[in-house]
Amino acid sequence: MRLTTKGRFAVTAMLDLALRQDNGPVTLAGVAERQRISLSYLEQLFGKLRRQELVASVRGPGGGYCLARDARKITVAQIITAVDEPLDATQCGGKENCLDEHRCMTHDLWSSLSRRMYDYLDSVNLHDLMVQQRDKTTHRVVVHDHAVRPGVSEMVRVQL
Amino acid sequence: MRLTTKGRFAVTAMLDLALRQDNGPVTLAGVAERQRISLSYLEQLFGKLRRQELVASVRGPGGGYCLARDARKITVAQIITAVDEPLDATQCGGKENCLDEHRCMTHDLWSSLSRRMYDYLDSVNLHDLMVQQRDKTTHRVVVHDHAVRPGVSEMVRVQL
DNA sequence: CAATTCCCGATCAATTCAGTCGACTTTATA
DNA sequence: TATAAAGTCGACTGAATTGATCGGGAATTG
Repeated sequence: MRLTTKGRFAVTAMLDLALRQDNGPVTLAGVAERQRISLSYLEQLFGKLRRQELVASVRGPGGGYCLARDARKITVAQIITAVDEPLDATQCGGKENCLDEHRCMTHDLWSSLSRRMYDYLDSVNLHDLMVQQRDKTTHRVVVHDHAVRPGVSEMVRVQL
Repeated sequence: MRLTTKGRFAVTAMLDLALRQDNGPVTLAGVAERQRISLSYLEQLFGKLRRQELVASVRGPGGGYCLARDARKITVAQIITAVDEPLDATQCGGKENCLDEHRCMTHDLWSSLSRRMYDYLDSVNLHDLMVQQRDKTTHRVVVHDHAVRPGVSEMVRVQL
């Protein structure tokens, strides 16, 4: 699983969808406009989300996408893994990172980190995000979420 | 901060160095051979590690690199942030991800995830890895570290 | 002086990301 | 039935990043 803008887009789009599906299917065109995401790109992402059975599609006029199941049953980890192809190539265990036939010296470190990340992402579901979002827009409260280091925005990419 | 093979290479190389620096400076050529990492690539990484004052260099014959301070005072997070340039471009808060002037709907989610990752990586220092590695090579014990999902190796990339 | 080692910049192929485009299928409804 | 709305699919693109390579230095030891 990867987490990039791709994964963020997917989660954001799914949340938009979750917040609006009471009025029937939600069109990608709408999501694209509200969330400022390219429509064509969204189509690609939702193709994957549909194949992973996280959303269901309705064709034709009045159509769009709905969640395939209850928002409580869709975790962020599922969304992210759905939109990203697994990458076996860069796996720790190949000749490049791991030494000989043994796991490389830092294998356990990455495994442990990956597990923590996955567990966290899997502990948050769409319903949680919906509640959080509704509270925010209702009360206009800025949630203080102790940033890692103020002003520093960086990327993390990790081997699972 | 990013974490890719780049970061893993850096941590692996630093660990190799930490385990061998008792005999004086460790050459990059040695690290490259033992860890199967391209020498030129290592040079690039150690240039950054030196500029971040995580290692110190000694030129000339018999030269090489040493840790710039005690292994207990060097965390994995420091190593990883050292070798990766900060990326302000893809920051959540720009026009692309965040809506209008408000933080995007999933901002808190990514912040929280990033914080957890950083905290974990910052809680592990080089000395921890040295002890772990020595135990492993001594007892030849395979540490069971509950992989996320068996056989699945994937990438995670995350906004900090 | 010669060998060793770090230092630095330029360049490169492969991959991925994010987006675009064009053509197609399904379906509601006028 | 004709039209338009909407999803479906595949190919393609430019930019960025990764990991690597190469050549030429500079410092230091003996």
